[in-house]
Amino acid sequence: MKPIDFKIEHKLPGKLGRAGTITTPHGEIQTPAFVTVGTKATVKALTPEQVADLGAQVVLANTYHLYLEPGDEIVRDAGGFGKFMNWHGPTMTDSGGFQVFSLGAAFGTKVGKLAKVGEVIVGEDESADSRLGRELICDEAGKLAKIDEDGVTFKSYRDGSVHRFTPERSMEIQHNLGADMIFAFDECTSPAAPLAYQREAMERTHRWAKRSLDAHKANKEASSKQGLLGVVQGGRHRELREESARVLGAMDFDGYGIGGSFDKDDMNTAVGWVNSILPEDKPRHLLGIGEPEDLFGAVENGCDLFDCVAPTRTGRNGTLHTHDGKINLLNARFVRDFTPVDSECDCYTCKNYTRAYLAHLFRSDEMLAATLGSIHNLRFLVALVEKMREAIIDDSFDTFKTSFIARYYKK
RNA sequence: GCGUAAGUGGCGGAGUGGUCAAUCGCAGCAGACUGUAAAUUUGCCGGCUUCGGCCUUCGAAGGUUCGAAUCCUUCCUUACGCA
Repeated sequence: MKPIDFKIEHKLPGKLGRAGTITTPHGEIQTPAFVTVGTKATVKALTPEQVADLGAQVVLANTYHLYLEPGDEIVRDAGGFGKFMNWHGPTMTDSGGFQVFSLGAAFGTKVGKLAKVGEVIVGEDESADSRLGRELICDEAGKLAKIDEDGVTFKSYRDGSVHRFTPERSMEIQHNLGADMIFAFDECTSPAAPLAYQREAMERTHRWAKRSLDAHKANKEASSKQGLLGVVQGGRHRELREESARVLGAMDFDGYGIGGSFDKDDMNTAVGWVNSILPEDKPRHLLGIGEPEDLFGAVENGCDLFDCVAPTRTGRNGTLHTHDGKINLLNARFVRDFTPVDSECDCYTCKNYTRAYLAHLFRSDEMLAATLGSIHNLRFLVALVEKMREAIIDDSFDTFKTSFIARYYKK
């Protein structure tokens, strides 16, 4: 019996998109679905009840963060991170692969995982080989991660202590964390890295994927109740993306993650390349994407799950989604605006509070601002993806997409 | 009335002869945020600007000096102390 079952219920005619159901040991996920990020076994500013009430079906936590605090063995002894945090639905953990990027190549820079077309590409002038063995402490940029063939050495962002992740270690930790779906340990590359480095990193990620899979299967108990998703890489390059999908698609994963960096304007295309190759009968999770237009493109191109820190992060910082685009509640124009954030939104925040009240909470740094902002943004995206699912089922996806995009992004 | 201390940009508060349109914090204005080093962070924040600068400022008025927010004089105001 596989830990994860996926059934497709309806397909988007002539496209890769589909609506389906993932069955996990902790319940079903109607897909496509937006996954809520709860990095440290908490969706920041929200109780699990609030998360459930806004319609979220899954919570994704992070291996690296929970390993550092409180420690994965404590989480294991607590009964897994879902039980630990009092979330009873399906759960996922990321592998720590993103931290290879955020604490490594992207450390101290403004480089994100998405690059705009035409953006100047700054070279990674060194291959990983030449970096092998270099003292971590000597990194001139003060980065907190160092990659070698076997794994990654991290410095804790909390206290600077040194820690080491390998694919096997990531599996061991994720087994302790106990999520229903876990990810293979991968390297998320910078969009600024050149082709040669993207290839090198991708091939290493494939080797790590195999090692992750072997380590997972070797633990019979864990692999009977936790599904493992392999992570496709390849950066912005078609030949790499397709190769990665072929190589990983041939391995016996329970599902797939699509990770790494993209051209902002070509992401949907790139996702299409990958999903045309990946096995159709397994769920696909697009890692770290949460802009409305990106979600439409990804759903249309065959992705089933998405997670993103943006709704909770920007929600805490005052930027909220509306059907007419994002608004920043810290702007002076909302100080006396006694209307809801979005009159068409059915979330707790919109049903009970005004923009002026939220503006007041944000300006005065009240904790409730983060809570109400997060509830709204999460509900907005969860509901948006729910509507995409409904639109796939009743064959109105294109109409829905066109009207939503036209209104949201009109200037 | 006498004595002492102090008066700096919206507020608090540095500066105590040139490198000062004046550190810094707050408030204000705008921006960013896409597998969370994030309840974070960036820029602006006297006026004008062709962004090179230019102009007007540090309670008020005089003065010393090549040069003053910084020194001197008087005045005004505030706080504390003594009457």
